[in-house]
Formats: sequence, structure tokens, C-alpha cells
Amino acid sequence: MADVGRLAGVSSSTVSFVLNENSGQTISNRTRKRVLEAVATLDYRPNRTARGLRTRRTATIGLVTDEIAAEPFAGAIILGAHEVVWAHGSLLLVVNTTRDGRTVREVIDELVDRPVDAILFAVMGARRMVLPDALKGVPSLLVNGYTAGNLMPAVLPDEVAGGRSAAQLLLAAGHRRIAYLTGRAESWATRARLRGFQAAIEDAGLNAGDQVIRAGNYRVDSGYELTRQLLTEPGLPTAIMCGNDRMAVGAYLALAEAGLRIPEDISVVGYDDQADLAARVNPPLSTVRLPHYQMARWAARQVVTGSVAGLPARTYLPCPPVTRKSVAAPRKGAPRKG
Amino acid sequence: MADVGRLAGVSSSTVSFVLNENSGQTISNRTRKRVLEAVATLDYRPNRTARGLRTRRTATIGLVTDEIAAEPFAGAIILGAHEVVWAHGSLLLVVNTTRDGRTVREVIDELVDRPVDAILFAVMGARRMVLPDALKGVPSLLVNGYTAGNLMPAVLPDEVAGGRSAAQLLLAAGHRRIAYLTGRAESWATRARLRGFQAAIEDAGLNAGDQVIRAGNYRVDSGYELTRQLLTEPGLPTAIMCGNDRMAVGAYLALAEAGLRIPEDISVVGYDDQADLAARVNPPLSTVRLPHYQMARWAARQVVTGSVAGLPARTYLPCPPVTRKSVAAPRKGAPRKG
DNA sequence: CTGTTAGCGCCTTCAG
DNA sequence: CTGAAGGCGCTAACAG
Repeated sequence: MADVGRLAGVSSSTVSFVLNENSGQTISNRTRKRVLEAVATLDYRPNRTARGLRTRRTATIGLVTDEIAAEPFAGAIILGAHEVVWAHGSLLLVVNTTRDGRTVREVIDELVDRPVDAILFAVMGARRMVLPDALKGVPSLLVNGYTAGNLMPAVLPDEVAGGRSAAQLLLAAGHRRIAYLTGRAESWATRARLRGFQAAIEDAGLNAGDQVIRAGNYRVDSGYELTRQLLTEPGLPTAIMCGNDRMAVGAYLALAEAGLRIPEDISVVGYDDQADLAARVNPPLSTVRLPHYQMARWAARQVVTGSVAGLPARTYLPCPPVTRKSVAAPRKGAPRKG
Repeated sequence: MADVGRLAGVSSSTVSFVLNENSGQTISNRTRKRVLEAVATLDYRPNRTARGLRTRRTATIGLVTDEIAAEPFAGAIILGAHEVVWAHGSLLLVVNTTRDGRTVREVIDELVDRPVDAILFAVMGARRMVLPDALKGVPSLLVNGYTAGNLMPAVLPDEVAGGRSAAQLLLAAGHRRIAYLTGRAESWATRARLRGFQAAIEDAGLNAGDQVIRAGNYRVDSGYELTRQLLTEPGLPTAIMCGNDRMAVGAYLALAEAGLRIPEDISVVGYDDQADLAARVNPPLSTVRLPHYQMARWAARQVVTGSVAGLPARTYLPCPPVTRKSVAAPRKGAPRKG
């Protein structure tokens, strides 16, 4: 920086002034031009560490995730957060946590030590989290999860409305006997989606208690097994709603084996709109999209604009239905089996 | 830090000495203990920015990815790199790039400005990369890709051996007529795997030219379509080898529709060992595992131990075969159709 | 064994 | 409109 000043024939402070336009200083156009030229010829770039030391802003946002490798949505969250943070001139320090509380605390300490300007906590399963109080002064936001006492503002998918939307995809096509193959029964999302499903059923003038509901585990195998079981029972429903797209793939497999065509013989809907899966199976799967990308963008925006202070405890983002080809009107008679 | 020194009755340098054990200084045990106590009661933690300014080491490694959201392997790479970097006391600054060269340069500049101690370039499709020379002094490593003139050491999956392993899964079971449904023809990985496939065929005393080879696109839909097409042709092979696991899922779907059982009627192998997919379909898919996690760990280790200087241009990590249930000996007669 | 001193590279009052 | 000076929090010679 001194070098730049020397080359431009000004002091280093002047260089600083032109580099940080905002500094309440006014610089003559000629000087500015000379400085900028010197910057260019020297290929000078300010050292962010030094700047951070002085300004106490590091232009760095911490993103702590759990199970980053386990879930296919981590990428969408990182991408969304990165994009808005980057547009704001900051970068993302990504750390992964196991579920173990000690690691969480260590990770947060490390982030606070840098220090980062803010912290985004991304939880992959919308679980409850307990958070160390080490993040005293650091603005923090929870993405896709919530804390016990709403200690930290959170952004979540509106899973209840999502469950409702998924059911309505089927109801609107005329289905009245729907099997809901849910995900892991313990998960927050599963319970919320189920409530949405039941609400949609009741809204349609039907009795939620009449529908068949089976608990799966969000994996392909449970969609497969549960569907096979359904096929052995009397009164096969005209449609299957799955806990997620992977379970729907399992259902596709079981249905194909049984010689049942989708959607002619039976309709299927998924959940998640998982990349490279939902849109690519045959027929393309109607589903409901999880807003990981949008949540991450939203959270990052709050954080870079410094607006986490006035945020409500929870903000819900919609899970829009996506209509593809796996839903049709139910057959008049009973579906013809294999 | 001055506060700590005051409380412990020593100077701030002494505090620094006890905090950085290594500093070539010796400290009496009594002093050390007093300092440590003061640190504890004050809950003091050194500011890494200040330390970084002084030491020119920021304990930060840049990880630049492309298409982080697009591929399911990004998580494994981030996780692997994070784990070893974290164990070494560093953190990961993750930035995403589009394919556009300008963005790449901006991203690298930003990383160099911090400065980061090293940069890991993770490419998601083993493509060639062109790299800006802005990363003058920063040790850099390429993960899952390579540069035009081997300008930067790279770690890659041994795709040729992987293709060979996948084919051998089938050959060892006795298959002699294998259809290979490849991924995108343009990709480096596709060509390498194909070479491995052909080598395995020749090694088995067969003629590679006799096998049917069709180009797909790595997505479920192409596995489905290509398999359906195969089923309309005379001389159905006894086994299908797929470009990746998603294509194998497409093959499963098409085979199930046709009433063909896996592996009784026809065997299938995938590639990637994609999480939550390969192991979960029915029957569980035999495949070959891509070593993203291992490559990331390996690369991170080189970088934190400062050993990138003496590295060969390319290091190949194995793609181990994983045997599950989708391969069996071929039927004696022609497979029985639907 | 411990304290003093001088910066790391930048920003920002305060004078001129 | 520009320059001088001080300091952000820490480390590393160098004295003592």
C-alpha cells in the first residue's frame, strides 16, 4: 500500500481513501485516477486480514452444518448462502459438526475466534438443536431447524403446507383412497407433513382416519417394501403419497414388478424434488419442492444486511408443488393387477 | 491478552509464549500455570485475525468447487477436506464457481487476498481446467480433475481400473455378453471407464468389439431408455453395466416393467456407489465406489503438511468394487421375457 | 526464565 | 483535499 502511494506520489492514507470510497473523505479526481493506475500497474490487492484486524469485520460468515455428506441438500444450502454472501463481498467458512455437543462448541469457538461476522446454522433434518452460549455477540440464524426455546431466529420449510400440497395434487385429480407412506416417524418434518396431509383430506370432505398410513424411513427400500405390502392387501388405494422422492422410487420399482403402470393404474407423488431423481424417473415424478436453496439465500441476506435482530422466532418458506406425469385421474374400476 | 498478563502478573509476551508452546521459549511451570488460570477465568481466546496478520498464516484453506449443488459428491469432498483440515487446526473457506473463467479468477483473488494458506480445487466432473496465474505463492492442488499442462498436482479416481473392476464383477460371475450403457460420451471419466471395460473384456479372452456399447448421459432417464431399447433387440445380453448408479436405477425400472428379475434373469452393475441409492434399491446394487472422500482427505493432508511441492503431476486413488446382490451367474438358456 | 520493543498491513481521527 | 500518527491484537527478536 505504501508502494502504491509512492508510485502515485501520495501517502498511503490517500490510497486507503480511494480504495474505500465511503470513508467520508473526498478525493480529487486526478489523484484518484493516479492512485487507481498505480494500483493496477502494481497489481495491488489489500490484505483482508489486516483490514479485518482494523475494522473488526472479516467479511466472513460461518456456515455450520451437520451431516454435510449425508444429505443431498447440503449443496443447495451452501450454494444459496454462498451466492448472496459473495454478492455482498463476503466468504463462507464452512464447518461440519457431528451430533456431539462438544464438537459443536469447539467449532463455534473457532468461528468466534476468527472472528466471523455472523453464523448460519444449517441443520439437515429440521431437528431441535441445543446451542452453546459461546456465540455471545455474533448474529446467528438457524436454517432448516429450530431451538428449544426459540433462542435464535430460524427459517424453516412450511412442511404442513407442503404435506397439504402433496395431498392436493392427488385430491385434485379425483383420488379418494390414498395411501401415505411416510418418512421416519420421529422426525419433525414427518409429523408436520402428516398434519398437512390429514388437513387436506378433511378439507376434501373425507375422513383422515380412513386413509392408510404407514411409517417408512425416507429410503428407497422402505418405499419398495411398503408398496409391496400394500399390493398384498385388499382394497388397493388409487394413489400413493410418499415420504420423499427416494421412497417414491422404491414404490416405482415395486409397482413395475407388479405390472402396474403409473399413472394409468395408480398415481404416485413424492416429496423433496430431489435433483437428478424426481424429474428423471419414468414417468417424471410429481412432488413438492423443499426450499433449501431459498432458505439459505434468505438467511444469508438477513445476516449480511444486519437484520437478524428484529426477526421473528420462525419464518416459514413455502414448499411449492411440482406437477409432472405421475398423477392421473383414478381408474373407474379396481386397478388391474399384474 | 494484556488483561490476562495483568491478572497473572506477567507481560503479554509471556502469555503469548505459553499459548504457543512451540515458540522456542521456556516458561517455568509456575508461571505457565498462573497464565493458564488467568486465561481460564477470563475466558480468553486469542484473536486469529491478529495472529494471522503477524504470522502470515491464517489457518484457513480455500476450497473452490464448481457446481456444488449439482452433484451428490460435493458433500463427501467437503467433509473429507474439512475433517483433516480441522484436525490440523485450520478451517475451510468454501467458494463456488460457475464454469465462467472470470468468476474463477475473482474467487481466487478473493482467496489469495485473505490470504489462505493453500487452495484446493475440487472439480465435480473430472474436467480439464484452466487456471489463472493469480495463485502465485499459494500451494494448490486439484481434486478430481486435471489441468492442461499438469500445471498443478492433481488427485483423481483411477477410472480405468474402476471400469475394469465393474466389468470384472460381471465377468467373474460368468457373463460373456455384456451391454455397457455408458455416461456422457464427452466426459473424461466415461472414456477412461470404457477403456477399463474393454481391457477387462480382452483380458477375459473375449473380443471387446462384440459387446454392445451405448452412450447415455448419467441420468436415470437414459438408463431407462437404453435398457428398453436393448429389450426390443435380438440377442439380449446376460448383464448390463451402467455408467453410474442413477442409470442403473433406470435400468431397474425398465427391467421390472419387462418382467425381468435381477439378478435371476439379468445382472446389473452400477458405478459411483451413490449414497442412499445403490445400497437401497432392490436388489442392492453391485457397483464401484468413487473415492471422493478419500481424494479430499488425501489432498487436504498434502496441503496441511506442506508437501504439495514434491508431488507427482497426478495421483490416482482406487475405485473399489462393492459386491451386493444385483449380479449372479447368467441363466443357461435365453432369459425368459415378461 | 521473562519483559521490552517493534512491527504485520490497514483504517481513521486529527491537523494542515 | 491530503498527510501524519496511532493503534487493532498478536508474535518474535533481542535484551536482561
